[in-house]
Amino acid sequence: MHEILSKHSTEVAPQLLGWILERQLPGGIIRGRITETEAYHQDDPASHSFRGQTERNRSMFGAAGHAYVYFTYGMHFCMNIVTGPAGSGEGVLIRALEIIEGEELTLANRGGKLPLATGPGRLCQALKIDRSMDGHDLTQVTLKLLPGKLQDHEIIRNGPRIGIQQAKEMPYRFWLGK
DNA sequence: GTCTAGATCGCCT
DNA sequence: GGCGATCTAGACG
Repeated sequence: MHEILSKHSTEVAPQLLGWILERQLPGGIIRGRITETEAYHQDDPASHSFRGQTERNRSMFGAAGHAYVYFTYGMHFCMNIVTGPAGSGEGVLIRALEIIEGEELTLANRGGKLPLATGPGRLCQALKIDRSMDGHDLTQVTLKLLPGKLQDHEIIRNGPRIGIQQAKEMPYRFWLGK
């Protein structure tokens, strides 16, 4: 486990920008660079963990460095990286990846549609991530999180989160800008 | 380019 | 029974 992940989600979310998600599938490997994240925590009305632990959000309360994958809108999956001390109910939603390896496979997973992996639902379709990956340990080869760096010209921007109805004003979304 | 509605279902009130 | 940490196609101009 990467030490940084045991810190609070609002601190981890910006630091995950530039890190790599590596997905191993029967058809090959996909690697993507994280370019957009959002932080959620238990005292946050917009967070699934706000009302405490349930069967659905159980992995958010597990150890940091694991995945929390949920199903929403009847058709989409979204992936978080669990952060903070175990039991804290925190996570960082991965909203966008820049695919740096395995573009063809990614495009096939997406049914030939662009964009490849911007937006949390598209990202999960692109990497074939569904509820079977909920609770997955992100040091395991099938889906692995690797440290990365920002390019010289890149800076971290932040602003309000997307698509939520509660705590709209909190600036917990982070993305790479120039 | 912007806007709107429809898809589709598990979870929570 | 209502609605969501979404995406897409189609309408408009």
